[in-house]
Amino acid sequence: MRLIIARCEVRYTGRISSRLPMGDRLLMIKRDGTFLVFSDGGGSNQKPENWMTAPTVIDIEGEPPGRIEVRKLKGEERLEIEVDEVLLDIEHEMEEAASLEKDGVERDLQELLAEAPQRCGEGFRLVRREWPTDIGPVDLMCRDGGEGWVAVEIKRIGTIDAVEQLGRYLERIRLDPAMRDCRGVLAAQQIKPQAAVLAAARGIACVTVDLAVLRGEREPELTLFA
Amino acid sequence: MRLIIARCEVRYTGRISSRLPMGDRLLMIKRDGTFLVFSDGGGSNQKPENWMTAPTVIDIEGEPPGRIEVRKLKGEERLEIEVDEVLLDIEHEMEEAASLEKDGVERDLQELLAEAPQRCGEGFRLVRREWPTDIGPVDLMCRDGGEGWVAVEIKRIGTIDAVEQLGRYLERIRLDPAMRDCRGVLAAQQIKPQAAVLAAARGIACVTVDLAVLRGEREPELTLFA
DNA sequence: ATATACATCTCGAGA
DNA sequence: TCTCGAGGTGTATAT
Repeated sequence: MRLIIARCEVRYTGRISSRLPMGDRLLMIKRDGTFLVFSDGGGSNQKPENWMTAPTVIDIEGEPPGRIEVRKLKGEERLEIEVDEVLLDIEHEMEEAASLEKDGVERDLQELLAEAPQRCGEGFRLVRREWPTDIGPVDLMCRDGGEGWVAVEIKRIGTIDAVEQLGRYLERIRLDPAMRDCRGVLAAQQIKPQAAVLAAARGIACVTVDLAVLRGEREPELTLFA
Repeated sequence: MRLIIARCEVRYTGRISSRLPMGDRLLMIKRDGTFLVFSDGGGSNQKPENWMTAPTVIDIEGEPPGRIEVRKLKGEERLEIEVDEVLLDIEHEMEEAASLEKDGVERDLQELLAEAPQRCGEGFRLVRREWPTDIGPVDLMCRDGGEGWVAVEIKRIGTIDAVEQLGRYLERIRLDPAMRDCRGVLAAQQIKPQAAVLAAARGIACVTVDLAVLRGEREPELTLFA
């Protein structure tokens, strides 16, 4: 990885156009050709001001660098960097390292609810995970206490988009006469108020679930109707 | 800005839990307290493996650092870094720099189309930008060549979500008896094929627009029906 | 290559 | 503070 701190100006053309005025920036060049430009403050914090993901062609003119051009290998995107002064320029060999292990993402929720579908509704039994429709898979397809079908959409956070997504699935599922009365349930760790309103209007039920409870690490609390 | 390259292990708890196994990483600490952890390759390229945005409390134990703890000032989020070996540790004073200037974002499209609503449809006249509905503003509200109303949704890229969004607006707008026949137009620089299909099914028209043409920098080409 | 959906999305505007 | 929508979203997965 090469790290350059320089007084420079950056121009990007491609999906949009942009100019980053002359100023101190950190340029990060990764082994695979990924190129990132950071400020210390200014506009964004966590995001680079400019970037180009690999695969790229990086052209560094001069020593110390006076001009840097980064082009996407395929496509019309381009970064042009005019360097006024190089304040630091180091290259450090970093070993390939193991990648990030996550826990608690939507996938984990889906696996836990597939094991305990009754958390989505009284008497629910799982028919199948990733039930296919022609516009994508429904997270869980269940039967309710009786013979009724229920499509369950699982999210970490339940938003308006999640309600719309489930709505689109239900539209398709109900085209099958046998599933004309299929119900919809949105299960999430947190349901946004506007999503709850839209869900109610669409006749979709909302259920909040808790990761720790699903894992049996904590007792389910009485549902609070706030 | 402080840059540390170290062999370390990172644990995050908060919105999810994660572990980044022991390996070489770049730690970036910004003036405002933003904290970023990068790998050189491995999993993600452009995104940090771990991060915490300001405001934070950063606790660096030992010299050279042996353990680093980053907590969000408000909230339950925490990064814990076990440092095995510090390979580089530099601090560089970077001046506050001007922020990024963008051109060609959705806002620019909206301004240009507000000036030239006829680009959205024959004879269109602008009634108002950001026409309010109870679920958010419609980009442009126009009259067509006659007395008909037209709601225009503007996007850089027209996706299925854009069609759904305009559909929701139209649903609300048409509740007003005076606007019961309001039409919908999706105007974008590029319309995804699936979005065009859904738009057709919803009775929403699609128009592709060109930034350079809107600015008069280029002649409009004959519409191609590909 | 395209489409689809998730993300510790981030970030900014507005109420 | 919260909510909503845009983003050069990035990223992974399936087709």
